[in-house]
Amino acid sequence: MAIRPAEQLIHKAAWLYYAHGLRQDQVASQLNISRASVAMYLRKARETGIVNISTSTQLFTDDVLARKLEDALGLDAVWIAPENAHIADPSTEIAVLAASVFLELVKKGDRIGVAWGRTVYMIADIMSYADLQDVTVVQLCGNLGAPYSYRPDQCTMEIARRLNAKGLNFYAPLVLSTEELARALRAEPVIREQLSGVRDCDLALYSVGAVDADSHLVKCGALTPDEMAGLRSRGAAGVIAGQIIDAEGKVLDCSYNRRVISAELASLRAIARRLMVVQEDSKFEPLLAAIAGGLCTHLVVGARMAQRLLDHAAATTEKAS
Amino acid sequence: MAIRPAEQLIHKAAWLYYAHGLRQDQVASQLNISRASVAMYLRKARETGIVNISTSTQLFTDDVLARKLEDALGLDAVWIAPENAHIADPSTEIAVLAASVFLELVKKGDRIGVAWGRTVYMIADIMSYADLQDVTVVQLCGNLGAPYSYRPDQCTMEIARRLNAKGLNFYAPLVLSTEELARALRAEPVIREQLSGVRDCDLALYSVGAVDADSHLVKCGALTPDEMAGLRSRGAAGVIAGQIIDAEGKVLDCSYNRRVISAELASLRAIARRLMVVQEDSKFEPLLAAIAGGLCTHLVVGARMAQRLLDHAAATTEKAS
DNA sequence: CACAGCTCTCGACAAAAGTCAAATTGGGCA
DNA sequence: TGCCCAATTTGACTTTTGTCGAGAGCTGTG
Repeated sequence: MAIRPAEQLIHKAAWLYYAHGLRQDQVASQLNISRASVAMYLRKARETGIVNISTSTQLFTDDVLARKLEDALGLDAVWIAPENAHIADPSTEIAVLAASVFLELVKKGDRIGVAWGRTVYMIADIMSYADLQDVTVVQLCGNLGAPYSYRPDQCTMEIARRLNAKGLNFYAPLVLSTEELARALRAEPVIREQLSGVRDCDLALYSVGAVDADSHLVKCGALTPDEMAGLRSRGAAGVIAGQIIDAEGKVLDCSYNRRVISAELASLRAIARRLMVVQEDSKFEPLLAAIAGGLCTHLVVGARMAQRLLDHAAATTEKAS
Repeated sequence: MAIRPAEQLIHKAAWLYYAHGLRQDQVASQLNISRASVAMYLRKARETGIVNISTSTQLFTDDVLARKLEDALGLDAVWIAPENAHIADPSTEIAVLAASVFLELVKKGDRIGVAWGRTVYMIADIMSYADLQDVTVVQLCGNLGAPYSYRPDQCTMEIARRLNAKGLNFYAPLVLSTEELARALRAEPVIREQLSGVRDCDLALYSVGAVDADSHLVKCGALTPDEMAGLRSRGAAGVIAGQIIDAEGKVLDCSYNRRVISAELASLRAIARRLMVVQEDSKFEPLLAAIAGGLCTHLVVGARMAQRLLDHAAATTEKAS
């Protein structure tokens, strides 16, 4: 009776406690175990997603600002994390919100495309566990060999783990040293398949990167600070899934981009729900570029960023009229 | 600060507690209210569906028996409620399970068709609250004037209330005294619209009724016990949404059926997900009829009933071969 | 066959959550 | 204006839940 008490008992305990509303001691006597064990099973049940506790993110969309932004930018939904003085860490708040929103957007059977970066990894890390069936998490771009813990494959795998889903990793470097090699690699069946599979995703999760010396692309050695500065002066406005985009959200015509192995922007746009999360206030221009490029339908940002976006949209409209 | 503390505060408290994982006293000090208030808000949040606690019903489909039944009967999914000696009330267990399954099947934006009966009402009564947006609950058949608390409109409204959804009621009697009147009423735009709207449902919830003197149709005076017995001898095998079906699951050709205002079986079959819940062991034949008629894709039953269904299916197959 | 090594289990204590009657507040109404 | 009603809030109390270290049971190994 003592071997592998696991699954079955956890399920039963969770069922009696959460669905029937029994108390822990009642569950304990039903199952002939101690109450302490019941408490432990329940914790496991929550940790593995057998029970699911989710809170509505309604509050954050109800915001008048959020509504205005949806209209102004033509987005499907916007969530705005408050940034009051007494909120410890706004960027955590944004990540927590993003995790909830993400879980709200995922459905059974979905195929989810995930990019990488500090933001995405932070969301993955905060996200509660769920027991989605038949969900596949696919990596949107090649890997970086960096020692960071938020490498593309890490992000994908961690999210897959949290959702109890299948993770589809991408076994290619993000950037190659020559364009020829990149072209050849892209043509490889394994890679080609993965890249074309991106179109079939139902949901995408990513952030946008800044074009500066702090960028991960620089930190990981994919680009030197000088190269980055050069690209910037040639119109680079942001980074999406490892690719550099201009202010209009189009792929910048440059050698770097031609050496990158990543999902094409057109494929990304083919995904019905594209959730973009931006934590840093400094990513205003990159975000504008991403929005201009139609790379997001659902947006999670902080209050300050939201206000800036709205002001910008208003100014643009005014100028146009 | 005290006007309409409601919604806003409930949301915030729920958010801090469930999403951020703060303790109640921490939430209290954040919001400058007493911990007791926080506890109260959290209860309200759970009651209104602002937070959602759901337990996976995996356990009940994992059952080998359930798998076999799915295959044998060609259903999409089967859930089997255990009926061990130490389970207080098997029919409550079935209803609790059905409520969870139902909530698992509902999606945002769905249109849900609901029939009536003791089982359906019991499910509605047990079901926890949720905050689905844009959900519409439609009544599948006309009303009975009976003093029962599980009248068709009650079932519909209660479920709508629990889901925070819109309830679409049916303002017509279930049975009329003459066929002409029923025909005329069915032709009325309001009614016709409601009936044709059934096809657009994404999910249906119903049980099946028995053809005997205990049937609600008899208890409500729609049919006399003698009439019922007569129908039975003419092949009546069950009752679906107020209509009498034969062993093959087709509408029985009889005056009663022609006097009924209800969704056509073809419309019901047009609904993608049809959840049927049967509590009573006595409803074996009616259930067989409903399954034969293709009226259910998802099934929730007790263990004994499941076994009988499987035995029956095995016997039938054997005879055929 | 004894012994680590492992996980699971339990009892007891500490912490957190639920509850209730009393007090307070705001708003409508004479 | 002042009073009353209903709803909300609170402090104090009880109940329920979480946690920790000790112990028990099983497994594989020397």
